[in-house]
This record gives sequence, C-alpha cells and structure tokens, in this order.
Amino acid sequence: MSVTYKNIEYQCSMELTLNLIGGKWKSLILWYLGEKTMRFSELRRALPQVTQKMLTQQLRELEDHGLVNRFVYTQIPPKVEYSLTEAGKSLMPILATMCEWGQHFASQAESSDKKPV
Amino acid sequence: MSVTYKNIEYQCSMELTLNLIGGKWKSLILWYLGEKTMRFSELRRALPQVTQKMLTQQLRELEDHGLVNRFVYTQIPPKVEYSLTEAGKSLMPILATMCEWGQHFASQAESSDKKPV
DNA sequence: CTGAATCCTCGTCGATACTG
DNA sequence: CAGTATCGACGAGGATTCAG
Repeated sequence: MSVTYKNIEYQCSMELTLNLIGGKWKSLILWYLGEKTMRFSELRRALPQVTQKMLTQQLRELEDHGLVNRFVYTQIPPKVEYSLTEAGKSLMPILATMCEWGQHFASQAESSDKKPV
Repeated sequence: MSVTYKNIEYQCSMELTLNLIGGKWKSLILWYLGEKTMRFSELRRALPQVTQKMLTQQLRELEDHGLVNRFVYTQIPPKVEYSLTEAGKSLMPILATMCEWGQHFASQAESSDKKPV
C-alpha cells in the first residue's frame, strides 16, 4: 500500500501523484507543456499570474521529479526550452480526466446552487 | 476554459478538481470512504497521523463541496457517519488511476535512482 | 533572457484544552 | 463520542532586487 519516493513515504501512491502535480501551478504548467515545448518567456506570458520565482521553482521541482525536460541553449541571450518527459506525458490522460470531471462538477454545482429566489 | 465555483475562478477546471481533492488528507479520506461508510472514530483510527482538528476540518470541507455526506445520529453518546455522495463516488476512478500511476512512477523512479555505486 | 537571492507576509497546521 | 477554541510555529508564496 505504501510507497517511498525521494525518501518520503506515502501511505498510498495516490498521495505521491497528488504531491507531484499538486503544486500551486504545476498542473497548469504541465497542461501547457502537454501541447507543445515552450520557452521560459512563453510560459511567463501564458501564465501572467504566476510570479517568476514560482514559475522557476515549480519548473525545477517538475524537472527534479522527472516530469519535465529542461534544455538550455548555450548562447547570448539565453534560451531555455521546457518540454514533457515520457513520465510527464503519461500524466496527461489523468489531467484530462480531472479537467472533464471538474467541468462536469462545476456545472452540476451551479444548477443546484441556483436556489429559487 | 475557466470555471467558477464558490465564487472562485479557476483558469482550468482541472485546477478546481485539484483544489477539491488536494487538501492535505482529503484523498486518503475519500479513499477510505470509498470502501465503506465510516464513523468519525473509525476514520481517526484509520488515519492516526491526522489530528482530530484536521480530520474534522477536511471532512467539513469535503461536505461543503458536496463530496461527502454527514449523517448525525441524535443520541447519547453522539454518533456521526460519513459516506460519499454521488459526486464523491464519481471521483473514485480518478483516484484509482492516480493510485496506479503513482505506483508505476515510483517503481520506475526506483530503478533509475539506483545508481551504480 | 533566464534566472538566483532576500525579505516579509499570511495562511496552514499541530498541540492543547475545553464542551454538549 | 464528536466535536470547538485558541495559540504558536512553520513554510509557502509574493515583491523586489541583483546577476550572468
């Protein structure tokens, strides 16, 4: 039942998965990278509400967990491209399912929230 | 693309889903309740590492989000049973998939982490 | 352009004590 | 049994500045 990753033990492997994608912006980052490889500045434009610090941090963690590839072009000005690893790609169906579920849930909630006035 | 729930707007409905199940102990609680209805004290025993405060808090949130039913037996001593709503049950396949993915991911990582000494 | 480093705030969570 | 209330520690995360 329990799983260990990076010296951290989880009661259930589901917890591990949530930890990998549950970062504040990770799911969105993965989602964008799922469509195409992106440069750092592209991601910044795509996610304006994410501070640079957080974007860098989340990308580092994703890279560290082997979900994202970081490719540096050694040149001036610097250019860095991010893309999904195979592990990252294998996550996409889950994210897609969560996307659908969330949409359905929200529309259900909306109709039941609309109490008669 | 964006979704609103409880007056909070998410860029993607996937974020909403993560918010609903991403609480520190929510996934585990849902997982247990997925197998059977449980009393508060049963959950406590099943999740010893969760403080009573957190357990109550997470259950309240799950209930508030319509994922968990709370049924109070009006008696002395008190008895409260928690179970999944239909929405909560519909979440189980996602949790199961995350469980499998996490397990697979961990075993992959393990083999590649074992660097030759 | 892509980052690292610092400071500071604010929410989360654990520990503890109390209640119907 | 099933909570609520309060306090304090801790860390995530934002704003800003500096660097290669």
